Amino acid sequence: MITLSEENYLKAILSINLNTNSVVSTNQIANMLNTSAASVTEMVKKLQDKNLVIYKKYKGVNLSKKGRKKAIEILRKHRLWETFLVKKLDFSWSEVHDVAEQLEHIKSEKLTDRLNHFLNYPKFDPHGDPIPKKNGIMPTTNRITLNEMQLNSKGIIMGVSLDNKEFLDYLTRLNISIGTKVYAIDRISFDQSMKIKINDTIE
Amino acid sequence: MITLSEENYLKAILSINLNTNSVVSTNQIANMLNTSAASVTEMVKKLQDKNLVIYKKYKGVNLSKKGRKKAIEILRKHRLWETFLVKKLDFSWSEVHDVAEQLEHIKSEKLTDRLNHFLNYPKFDPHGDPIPKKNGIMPTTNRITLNEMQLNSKGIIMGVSLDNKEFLDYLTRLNISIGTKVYAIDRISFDQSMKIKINDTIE
DNA sequence: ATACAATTTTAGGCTAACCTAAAATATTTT
DNA sequence: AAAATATTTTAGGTTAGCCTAAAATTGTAT
Repeated sequence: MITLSEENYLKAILSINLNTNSVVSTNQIANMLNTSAASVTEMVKKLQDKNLVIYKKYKGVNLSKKGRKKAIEILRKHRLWETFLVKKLDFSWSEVHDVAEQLEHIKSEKLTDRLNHFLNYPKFDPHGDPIPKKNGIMPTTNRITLNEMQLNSKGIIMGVSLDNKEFLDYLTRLNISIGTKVYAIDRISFDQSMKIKINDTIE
Repeated sequence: MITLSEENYLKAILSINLNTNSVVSTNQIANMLNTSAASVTEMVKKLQDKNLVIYKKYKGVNLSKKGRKKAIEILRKHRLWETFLVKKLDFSWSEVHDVAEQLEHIKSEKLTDRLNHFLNYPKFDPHGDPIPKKNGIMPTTNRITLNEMQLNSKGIIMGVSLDNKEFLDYLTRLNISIGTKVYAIDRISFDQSMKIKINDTIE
């Protein structure tokens, strides 16, 4: 049996690993979970004993095949539930995170499968993030970040990488959401931020 | 903040209290939760400190107003989720209990309200049990138990009081479900069980 | 009313998951 | 490459929720 706490560690490790593409440090995990590095060391040993991670003292952590499968399963559930909340219960995209954080831990394969069917096998969640398939494979797109856009080129918002209520509310106020068309006007050299036009203001 | 364990205690106390209409003993709680009487004593003290129960040593436990509100809230969520699982995700009535037992602990008033709306404000769950309203009041019907039926009278199954997979599967095999018409033929004196006719076999 | 049985509480212990402070190791700077 | 700094681990402690065994209380039967 895998505990709620263990699931949260696996999720954190996966998330950091996807962002950095490298071995995960105890400090990074501690930061993400708002806990102490000492607690992380302790837990990581326990996960090692359960063959969920590979861990070398002072060197960092990686998910094992089994651990990665488990972590992706949780991510899948999180994103399916977010989709449910937005599509079926009319939550806004900025409200769903905390609730999905709870729902992702419900243990029932049948529930996940039925939910997936009920939602019509969605490929992306309300933030534009890919929903892993049952076999663990993620749908892909050739997305680039706003920063990577060429000046004077057009694009469409496919997702937002920061799942933070304040930021999402800010985007909503700016009328920016999934599907919004953007036109790259300028790159501000001082902080690399972008000046853009959106939607109808694009001719 | 109220923990998962505390929620389960409150639920158990409410459930026993509804069945017996009297003060609840530590042993009864221990039986229902498959734990020891000693653990119950300990927890009940903690609940007392949080003003969720009223407890007299050696005399038993009662829910406080606050505790009862909390317990009914959990029951409400449990029954709403069971309804969701059966009505929207096509679970059978015998499968939903364990999953609903997890879902009932999700903390989000908005979620509960939206779910209730999504399900069209159901009054009864798939087992025929009343779903408490937001204010804690239960819809009522003038239901009687099969045992209370007069011989040679007709009735309709409105609910099943035992939420146990084996028993529900057994009923399903007998073609008995919510809405089934029954006709009381005989009362077996030795164990007070009833002989009945169902549905189309009733002229 | 006393003795026996059943229930409930107390006492003392365990584990999971956290913590802080100190020690060990790794990394960076000079 | 030695010193200074940063990171990670170890050591020792806490709390929630569980346990068993023994003691206290209540209930029952003669």
